[in-house]
Amino acid sequence: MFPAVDNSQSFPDRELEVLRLWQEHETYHKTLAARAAAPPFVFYEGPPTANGMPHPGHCLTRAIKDLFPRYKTMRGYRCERKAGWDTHGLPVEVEVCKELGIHAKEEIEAYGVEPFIHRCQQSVWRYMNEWERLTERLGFWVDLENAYVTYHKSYVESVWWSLKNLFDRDLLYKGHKIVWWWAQGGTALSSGEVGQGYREVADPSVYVKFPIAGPNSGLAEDPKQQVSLLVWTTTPWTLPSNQFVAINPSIDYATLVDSETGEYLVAALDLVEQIAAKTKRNLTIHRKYSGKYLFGHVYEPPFENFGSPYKYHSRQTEDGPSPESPEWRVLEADFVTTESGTGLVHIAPAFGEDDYEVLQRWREELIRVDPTDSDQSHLPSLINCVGPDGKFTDEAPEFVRGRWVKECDKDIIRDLKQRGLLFHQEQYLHDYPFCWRAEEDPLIQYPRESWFIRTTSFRDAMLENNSQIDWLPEHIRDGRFGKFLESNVDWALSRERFWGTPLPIWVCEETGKMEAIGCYDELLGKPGVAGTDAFDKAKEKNPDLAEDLRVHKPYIDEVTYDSPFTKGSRMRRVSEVIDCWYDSGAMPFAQWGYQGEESGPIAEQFARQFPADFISEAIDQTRGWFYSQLAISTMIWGGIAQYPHPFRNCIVLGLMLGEDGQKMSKSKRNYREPNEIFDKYGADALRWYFFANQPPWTSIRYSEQAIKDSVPEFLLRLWNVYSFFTIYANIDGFDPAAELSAAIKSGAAASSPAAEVGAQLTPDQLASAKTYRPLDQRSELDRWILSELHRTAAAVVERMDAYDNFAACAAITEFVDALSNWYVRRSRDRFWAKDTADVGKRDAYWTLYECLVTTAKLVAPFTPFLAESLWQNLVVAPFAPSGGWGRSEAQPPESATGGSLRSSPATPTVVADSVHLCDYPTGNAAAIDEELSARMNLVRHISSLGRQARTMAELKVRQPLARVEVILADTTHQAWLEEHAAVIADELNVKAVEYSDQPEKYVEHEVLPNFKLLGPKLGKLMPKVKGALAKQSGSELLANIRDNGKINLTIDGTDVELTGEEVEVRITAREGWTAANDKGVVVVLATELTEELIAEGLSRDLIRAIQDRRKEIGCEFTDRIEVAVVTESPELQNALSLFGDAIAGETLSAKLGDSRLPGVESSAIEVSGHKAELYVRVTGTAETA
RNA sequence: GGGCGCGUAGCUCAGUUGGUUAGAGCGCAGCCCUGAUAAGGCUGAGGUCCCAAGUUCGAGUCUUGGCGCGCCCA
Repeated sequence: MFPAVDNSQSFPDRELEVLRLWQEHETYHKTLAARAAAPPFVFYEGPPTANGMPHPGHCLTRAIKDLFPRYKTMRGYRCERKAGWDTHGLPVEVEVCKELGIHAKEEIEAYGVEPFIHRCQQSVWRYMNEWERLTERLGFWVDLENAYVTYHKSYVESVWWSLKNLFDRDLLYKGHKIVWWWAQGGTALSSGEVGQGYREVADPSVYVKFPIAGPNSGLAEDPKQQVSLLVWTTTPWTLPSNQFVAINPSIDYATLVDSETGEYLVAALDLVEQIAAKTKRNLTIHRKYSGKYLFGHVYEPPFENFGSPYKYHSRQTEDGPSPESPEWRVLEADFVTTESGTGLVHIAPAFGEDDYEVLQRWREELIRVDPTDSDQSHLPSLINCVGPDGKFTDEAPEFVRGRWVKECDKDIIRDLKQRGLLFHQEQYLHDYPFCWRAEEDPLIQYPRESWFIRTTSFRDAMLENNSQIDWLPEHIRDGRFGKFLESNVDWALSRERFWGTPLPIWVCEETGKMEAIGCYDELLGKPGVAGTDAFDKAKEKNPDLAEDLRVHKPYIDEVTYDSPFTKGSRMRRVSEVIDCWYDSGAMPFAQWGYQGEESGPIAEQFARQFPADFISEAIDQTRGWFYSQLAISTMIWGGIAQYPHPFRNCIVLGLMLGEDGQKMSKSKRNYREPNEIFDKYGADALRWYFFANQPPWTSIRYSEQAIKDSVPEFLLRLWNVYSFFTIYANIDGFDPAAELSAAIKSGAAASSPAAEVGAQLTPDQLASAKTYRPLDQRSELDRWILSELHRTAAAVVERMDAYDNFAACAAITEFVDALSNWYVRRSRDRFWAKDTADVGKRDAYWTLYECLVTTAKLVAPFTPFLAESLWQNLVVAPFAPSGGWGRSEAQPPESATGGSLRSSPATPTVVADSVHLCDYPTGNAAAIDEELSARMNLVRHISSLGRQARTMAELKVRQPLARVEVILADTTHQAWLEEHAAVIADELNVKAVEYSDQPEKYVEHEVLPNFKLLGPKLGKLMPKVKGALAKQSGSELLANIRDNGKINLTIDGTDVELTGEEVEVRITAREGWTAANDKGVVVVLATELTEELIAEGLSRDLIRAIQDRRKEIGCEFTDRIEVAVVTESPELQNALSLFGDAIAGETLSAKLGDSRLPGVESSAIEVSGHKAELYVRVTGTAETA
């Protein structure tokens, strides 16, 4: 017996029961144990930050992360799933600052780094419970107990090990980074903070003349003519730090003559008119040349006459900078455009990232040209005469020293004007960032010392590695991610913050020489180590202090040791922490605490789980986790491990938007809390919505309606089939367990691996049942649905192996639709047959049982809860040794009938405890019959057309008709269809289905060329061939093909011969017939009605009315009744007398009379306009054999 | 400003190497069926496949240029 189905129970309720069951039985661990010896499928969890509430977008990520590991586990892989948490970084600090009501770095220092760090460590877990609950409720199976945590000591040390590796290979260096700098507050701002503070302001914009130093090299006819570069800038205060002028080599430039002053100026050709108009000057073009020609020219810097504090000024000659000077040259830069300005851009590398890159590239170029020049002092270094406080230093021109830069713009302009260097000045409106905490303070771009990883030297290696990764969608590889790698710049690793992995570099106080430390023990082993007690003391005071903080600020900063470089000097740690993206990118090895061991358990663990087969995150991780992982892995294992690593397949999810198409935001309330969704619709509904509604990489708009819809569209539909099965299987006593248990037990002993999880009711195992008949003995309908089942399984496996969950879901949906709307419907008669031993009936049960059991496995990775409910009820409960039901005495009766999930601890059963322990069905090719599939589709199509014709004729299906005629354009399957007329006849409620031998009577034929075949052959003749075919009679053309196998045409004097294959025949119903046509099929209805047909129709109406009444009075399915129909309608009386037996049979009526039943309440009915009084009463219950 | 992606029915989205009648679900309207019944089915209306040009015998699909939206970066 199967547990009765309680359809009043909601899906979310059932899910909670399943969760309990999984917990009690430790099902997740069992699935891992069952695959202990299996080949690995490696999954990496990209660590989320539990520093905020999870929202539906996180559900999507976590659902996809669950789907494939579940699937691969069922496919026979061992998929360990170590959870992880990202715990470091600015977001955590910001949360804590909010709590403390402070902002600036000094305020944190004033508060105390130590208590601040403690708060950070505690704050990380603020929403931990929510995250864990969400993870569990969604059915995301992941090992939360053994999660890796980025602040843990072992994790930090693993990161240190990798950094030491990079440092020792000279891949970690100190350089400058241009940051948005809040000078008044003395801190850099993150891009997010900068983005918040943009305002439109008017700044001065100046056109300045930079005279070419020395001869003009052909920029003017007279080589002695003074020529000036016309340079544009909107930040005059950066001019004292001018280092270069940038031009674009692919733009054309010109030397202009100012007819008023006779000055020779250089500007971009396209901008000449604009400049002339703006400055109201008459500029004539003297010479034109490409930008390439300007490259390398040396000019006089705008402030050279203030004397130079810079060392390379020693190279200056009396005529200006020497031609060898690397400074004050015209260099190339792609970012120079002709959209505004002059096409020549003032470059002050200290105050702009683009500018800084110009300097970097120029240095590289100089090294490339003369690699033997090892004395790098000849290379230009950064010119900067502004201090971190935003004031000019003593290196600046005297009249601005000590003043806030933004206030000096006017004086600088005045000075230029006085010296005749100012060409033009105006106001310029643009967006400029201000500090979000101090609105009056403009930010400036400013160089800070920073640690970099030399990722650029791995650019080609990273690209090679990337090219081997299977990205979904594909365009990520060469698109967003590939492009990002191509424009790679060195990774700015350090952060001047507090809560992060400390940069493990110790510096000699005297010499400045450095070394990297790989782990804490290494520190302890250093000579003269001191300061390790700082943590111990803190721990004494606060015994709860986590040991992990030992490797964090401020404790680690206290640890010093004797310098190996100079006697008497100490090694002291640099103050920085590192970018938390490095933490997460180190996860492939740091999750195990791996530190380069070559053997031992950790090394083995790491080796087994590297690289990952599968990862998935949203597209915003392109520059985040996807990059940090790839970069670190490429740098550390580059050529050693085979590409790709550290991940092979990556699904890049689209972003999830709120209901209004905007980014999800709490304040807009454009989404629901995940818990609300779980309570209302359930996790399966949400999961199915994610998996089945769109490919995962399209950005999806959160739609509550769509989530809600996945219940009736999929979950409920499948559930109803199961419910149908259970109702009748129990009525008829269909008991697979009774037949199978013994056979399975003996079979299980034979094959040991299967014995561990128990039987899975594979088709082979089902076949051992006595009443299970082989496929070839079953009806076509049974063979058809089983063929569909196996076809679906094969398709799902094929798609899922390609990480295409969307297509896999489409296949499953189609199957469930076929099962519910065709198989069950067409099989009802068999399920209702009186004789319970009937082979057709048995076949139907076995077929449907197999379909349901297999479908439970198929949907298990997608909707794990529903799948489990089905498995428990269809397999575990009936096979339970207690004699079925799986009830334990202690259990309350409600859960025995309703819940029906066994929650008694496992007494060993012969079957698998959980559907998730099963092997995934892959489809049996022998069971697949493509031809049958095509034919059944045709039958369904014909039925659909028949119903359409009925609708048009307003003849409802209950009214039997004498006949339909079917005309097929393609007669391949006609013979088969003729043999199976009964199905169509029944479906359409007609007495006969005929295949017309006179199609011309009903339809017109149209012959069209087969474009795909003929296109390449005929080319330009195609439209004419189409025209020629259209002109001729379709039936004649068809006759030609029938008789000669071909059609001959003459087009423009060319003979064209078309074979039957090369044309396509379409048919349309002629007017005047009640017919429906589509895709090569026409169904014509015989609409004339006889008296007998009408009476039969009425009898069907009566059956319907009686069934309704049965339900109204609460009959059990098996109750026998007594019925009386009292009517004055002769038509109804006639129907009763002609079809009384049929009516009684269908309605389980023991008696069918025509006079009122005393003491029974009657109901007035009206069928097809005929009135009657209906009496129904229960007389007994049929035995259920 | 640059890079990447997207634009197909009222909504959410499919659409294979280019092939001539562009699909699904929901919603709407009308109907049917019902011993799975708080389900199910059928039919209909609804399309400038963002716009324009090009390639081609043929373009939703390929190319170029616009427009709009999103993301990332400046």
